[in-house]
Amino acid sequence: MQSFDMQVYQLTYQIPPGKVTTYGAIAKALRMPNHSRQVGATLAKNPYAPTVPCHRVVYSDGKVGAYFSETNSEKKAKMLMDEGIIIVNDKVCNFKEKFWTDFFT
DNA sequence: GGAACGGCTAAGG
DNA sequence: GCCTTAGCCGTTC
Repeated sequence: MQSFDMQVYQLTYQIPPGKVTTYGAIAKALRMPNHSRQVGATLAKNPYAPTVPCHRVVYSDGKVGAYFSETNSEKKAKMLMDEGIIIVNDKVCNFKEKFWTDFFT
């Protein structure tokens, strides 16, 4: 199935450890830069939760998505750090360095 | 079938 | 640099 949500999960699943990307980047990868919000909404339903590293997807500014806003944001941020991603104040410091857009469909 | 929600983004103050 | 406002469109209820 090549539904919109499926594409999102597919691309997000491609994100390697120590790398992060943005919703806009995923939407753009799908040739739908205006669906930036849909990527987030779709990932929110993410039935592949443990399979799809939705936590590696952040805001365009490098700020961590609401994924961490739930609880223990600091703890989850540490999880990303374990992958080599520096998170400070719910934001990716070396975001630009970790920004990964090598998607493929 | 219709309304509400959502892990956003860009622009303005 | 941070907060607010407006606009997008698919998924879910």
